[in-house]
Amino acid sequence: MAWQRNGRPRKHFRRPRVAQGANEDQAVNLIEKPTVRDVARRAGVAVGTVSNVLNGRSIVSAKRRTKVEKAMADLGYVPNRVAQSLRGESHVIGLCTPVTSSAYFAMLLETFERLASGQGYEIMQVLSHGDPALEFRRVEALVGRNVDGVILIPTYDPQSTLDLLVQRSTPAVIVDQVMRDRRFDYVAIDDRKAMRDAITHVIGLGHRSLLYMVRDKRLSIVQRRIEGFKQAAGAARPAVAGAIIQGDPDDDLFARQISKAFASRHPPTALIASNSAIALSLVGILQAMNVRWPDDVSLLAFDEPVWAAIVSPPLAVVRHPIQQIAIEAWSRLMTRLRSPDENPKRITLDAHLVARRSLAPPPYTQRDSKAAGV
Amino acid sequence: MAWQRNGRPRKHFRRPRVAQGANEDQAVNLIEKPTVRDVARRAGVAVGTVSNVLNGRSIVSAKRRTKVEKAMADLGYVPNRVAQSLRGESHVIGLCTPVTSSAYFAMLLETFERLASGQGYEIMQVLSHGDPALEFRRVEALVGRNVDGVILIPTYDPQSTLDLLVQRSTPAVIVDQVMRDRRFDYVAIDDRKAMRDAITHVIGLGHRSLLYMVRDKRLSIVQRRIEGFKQAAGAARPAVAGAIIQGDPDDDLFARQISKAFASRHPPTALIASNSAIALSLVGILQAMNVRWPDDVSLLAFDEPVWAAIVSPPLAVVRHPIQQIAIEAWSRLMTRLRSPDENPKRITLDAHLVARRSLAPPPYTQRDSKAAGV
DNA sequence: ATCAAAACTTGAACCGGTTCAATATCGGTT
DNA sequence: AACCGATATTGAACCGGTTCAAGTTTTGAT
Repeated sequence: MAWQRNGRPRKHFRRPRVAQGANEDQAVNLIEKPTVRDVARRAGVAVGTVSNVLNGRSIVSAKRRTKVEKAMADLGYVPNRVAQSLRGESHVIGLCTPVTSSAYFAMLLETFERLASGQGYEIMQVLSHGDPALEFRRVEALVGRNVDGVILIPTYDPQSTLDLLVQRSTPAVIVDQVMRDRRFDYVAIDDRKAMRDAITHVIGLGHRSLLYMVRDKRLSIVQRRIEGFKQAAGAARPAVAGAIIQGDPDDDLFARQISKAFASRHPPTALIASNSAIALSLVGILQAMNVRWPDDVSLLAFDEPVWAAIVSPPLAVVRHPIQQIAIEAWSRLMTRLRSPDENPKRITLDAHLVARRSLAPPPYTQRDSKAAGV
Repeated sequence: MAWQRNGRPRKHFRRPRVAQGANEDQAVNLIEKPTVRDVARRAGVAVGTVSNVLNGRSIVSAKRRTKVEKAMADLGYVPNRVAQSLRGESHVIGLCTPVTSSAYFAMLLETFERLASGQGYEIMQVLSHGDPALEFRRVEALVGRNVDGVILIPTYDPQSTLDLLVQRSTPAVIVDQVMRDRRFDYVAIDDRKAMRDAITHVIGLGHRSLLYMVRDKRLSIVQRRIEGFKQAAGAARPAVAGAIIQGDPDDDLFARQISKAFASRHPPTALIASNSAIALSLVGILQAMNVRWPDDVSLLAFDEPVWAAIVSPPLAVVRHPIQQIAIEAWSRLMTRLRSPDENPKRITLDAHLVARRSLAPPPYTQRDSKAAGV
């Protein structure tokens, strides 16, 4: 029973934890998953001392510290973070997003991972696919794994998820969507303003019939953009006609809705896509319909697609400061972990219009100007 | 001491685990993080019974099962998966990729997460940024968290990472890159064949001077593509000139290398980009240089960018079956978790050329054909 | 009614790192 | 040599879900 631990009486014995292919002489060097007790035995110290070395507590004498470090190196010891987090913090942050295939969320994750990696954290990402019930279950899985905190990009109805987070007192930062719920920190774009500014710009170019395309009207981010849309449209003289269509960009229905809009009495002269996926679908549909931009219609997309600058003509976008959003959200969460009772904050960042050639005065204006010789 | 647990003598007492805002009467219903022992006490059964209910073991009588389930519901009990994994499996799978901002890796993650979510697993993703040393540290973090298995998209030199995985006997599946190391399962495209077929097609169009653009020659995936490139070029008559340039697509140097290639004695008539990021950069550079495709030069990209079909003219690509790769990798890993001693397998999938307008006969051929009246 | 087999229940020990009260060691004084 | 405070070390209890040997109840056949 050479492999049994220090004197402790044990009831259930594990099989010898020796890596495959090791002969008995090497056994001590090839324990498959050495523990603090293995290290302690090898260094001839107590487990508490090993733990103190692990955590860099200066209370340990240099001599013992060296012995312990040598033992760790000899055994190839890697601390078991699962055991560590059973007591204290897990140093895992949960991230819940609708999807990752969108460059926007992928970039968020990448920034979070970089920040986490530098600070001894790991990211556990789950996907809600935009479904509140799935969001609840996935966030439940996160809190069940003792994550120290959660970064949530919510669905259109995150109420039960938020209640769960509060009930389990898991610190959370809400990104993108801003809810009424005062119990959380928020990091988001001022979407109302971003949309208002963008639409004001579009109207300023002479457009009087706009079409805004969204995937899901129920999202608070979309609602705030619609508010901004209406504010800008309502302030314009002469009146501006604004329509909103909702649909899945991967669906044929979307193309039919667009054709229908063009066939209407007041066809839109400017199309605004609410995200990259919609913009991609839209550009494909317009190409198939042989509609050119900006000649026939102006285009603008939120959530800058990577290809915006290389389609021809290039696509004007409202650019979100993704990295900054991620950094703010992370630092908010870290602050909250340190001081859980501080009042929640709402951090608002600005998105900026990047004008490109897809945005131009509408066709009739061009005709008018030509006719007037201007 | 109403909040103290069943008889067990305890040395250190925790503060009462009652959610904020609860008064004493509600306390029993608002334990912040109820444990099996809380559930057991409330249901009037032993902890072992609660555990059996949790794990759906049919050994528990219907009466007790009901009582326990009621107690769980009343208390809002969520099992602590950290504690569960201290004993047995963690039901966490580690995923190590170079980045996520690439649509390819984002799509992999998305597919893995969907599979994981349906089978009671969570994904913990870490990024290597293509650096072997960072890869080692991040995978070390994963095994330190007791992940049941690892899916690794390796850097150019994953040797120490692979050794770590073997030493800690953590099952792993290697995706994309295929190494000599026989200790692991592999899921990858047959890149040599994919490249050979693609280049054969390009040569068949009449191209005799090709330029292949890669980010990192040291990657095994790139080396196998280069082999395929050379095989196809070597088999052609008359001889085909093939050049390879390596560079960071976000770097100016890349544009200069391309100009230089065009200024050379045998300028390339077909450009092959090894991934989406390079393709994006390339298209931007060509637009800036006012080089048109396929008129001036043919284009082909590996790793289909989302925008391939909407640039004009559309970009020909070699399409990878991303979902299938992910599904195969996942099922391989699940199989290995069940039977760790089974012989490792190598699964090879096929990529397919999607010919689009960016791929056409080279300019001089067109002139030749015209001159010959063909 | 009797009893053995089958079905169910119990709870202490366990996983591995951390904590902290108790104990041991050391340097410096008198 | 005796004593004291400071510093270092120890190890049992702990986190919470799981396990299984031992104990209890039920079932069913006699």
